Amino acid sequence: MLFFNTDSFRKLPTDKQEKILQTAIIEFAEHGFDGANINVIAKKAGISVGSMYKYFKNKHDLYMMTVSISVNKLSTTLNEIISLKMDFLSTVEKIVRAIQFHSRENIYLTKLYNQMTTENNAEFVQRIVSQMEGVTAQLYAAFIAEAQKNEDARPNINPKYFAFFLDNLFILLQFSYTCEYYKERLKMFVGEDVFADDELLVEQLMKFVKGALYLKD
Amino acid sequence: MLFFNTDSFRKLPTDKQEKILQTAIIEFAEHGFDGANINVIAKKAGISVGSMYKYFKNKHDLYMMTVSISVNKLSTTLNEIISLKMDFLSTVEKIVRAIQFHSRENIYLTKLYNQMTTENNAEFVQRIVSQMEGVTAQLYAAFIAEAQKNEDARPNINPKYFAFFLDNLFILLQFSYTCEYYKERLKMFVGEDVFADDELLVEQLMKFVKGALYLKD
DNA sequence: GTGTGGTGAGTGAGTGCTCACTCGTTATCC
DNA sequence: GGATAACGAGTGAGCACTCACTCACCACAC
Repeated sequence: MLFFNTDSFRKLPTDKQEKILQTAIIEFAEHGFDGANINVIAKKAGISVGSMYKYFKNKHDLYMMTVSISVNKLSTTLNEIISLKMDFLSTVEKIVRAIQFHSRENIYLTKLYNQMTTENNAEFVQRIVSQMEGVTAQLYAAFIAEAQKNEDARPNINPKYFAFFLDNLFILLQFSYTCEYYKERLKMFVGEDVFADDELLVEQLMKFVKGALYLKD
Repeated sequence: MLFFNTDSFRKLPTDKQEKILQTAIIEFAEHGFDGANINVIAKKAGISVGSMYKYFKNKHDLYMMTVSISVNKLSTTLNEIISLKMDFLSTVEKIVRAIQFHSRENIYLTKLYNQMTTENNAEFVQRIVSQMEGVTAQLYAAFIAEAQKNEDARPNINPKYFAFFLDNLFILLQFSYTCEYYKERLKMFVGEDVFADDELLVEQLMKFVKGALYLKD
């Protein structure tokens, strides 16, 4: 974990820390960096503005902290699944289901993640990308290369590119379950009922992915 | 086209209109709605703040106008390709190439589009979604259903879902060529060279899509 | 052609509000 | 009682938006 906060924040009881961070995550997720209001966050978290600035150097540091938390949560969930070392298809299916579950449980983490993708600060972006995708990128590609060896995947495909396309599907699926715009878009594509039938989506996405990799049914 | 501007704006010479809009698009794309500064936009566009407020009711109306322009440009490009009525695979390939070209030509339109997806205003979002995806969603699905009839696509897939997955690939590809975060992520997945070898990406993505639909090579 | 008056697009200094951040004061703990 | 933590009114910079004013332009009278 990177340190954007101060000693005094780390000395706080955990529940107070979490209250502050959770409040900040919601505010930043809903309004973006510029739109969020520190005074409001402090009030909602039940602390004074003064304390806020004892705990964090400035608004941007608080923001970085929340983004880091959010990205950490997302990538941890993913890495847990991957470390189960199941076969590739089972892993993919597990990830899709995790996205469906996680999106409902942690709306704001995902919204914040989407907010963050609009950031133009190069250095910041780079740090977050490697935290988020550093592991998965390699793992997906390795998985696909492995499948090629076992002749479960077409030999003439580039694992790195296929890993990228696969992750694209995951990311947009996640947004489609959480962010207003993408939710509307999903409804427009397949109808209002999507959100009531998780199984159908899993089934269809699995077919799509299986086909893409040329795996036998 | 929806009207967010005033009569006096529409009476302006076209080049002046375009100067103002282009400047606004860049500012909003770079800084988001809250981060953008109307006074700066006016100065860069070479008009007074007073005039700005003669042309647009307020900041939000100017924003809506720019987003509308951007979405219009994107969807027009797409619809032009689709209306060529080529076979499905050729259409997909043409779209992928158009994304590669368009992303470089119109960085700010795409960045603005990404900004817009973080919007929480339900009514606004709905209007934009239908402007953007209203046509394509149906068309992709129809294309796939057609392919099923010709036995070029697997019979047991749901065209609507597959259309959705396909468009997901397109959207993220677009962002991956323009927005800082997604650009970094693409580099992380396949390496720095991607941006120098458009053909390789086209080739790999086509294989991915072909496989997904179960089309013969 | 010259003078007069009316028009409205364009201007930018000014206004008032919002909000990131500070600091003198007060509470709490040992 | 001294040290440390928490407080929140206060500050000032920034910015969305206004409004009193300018002036180029045209119409009409003589």
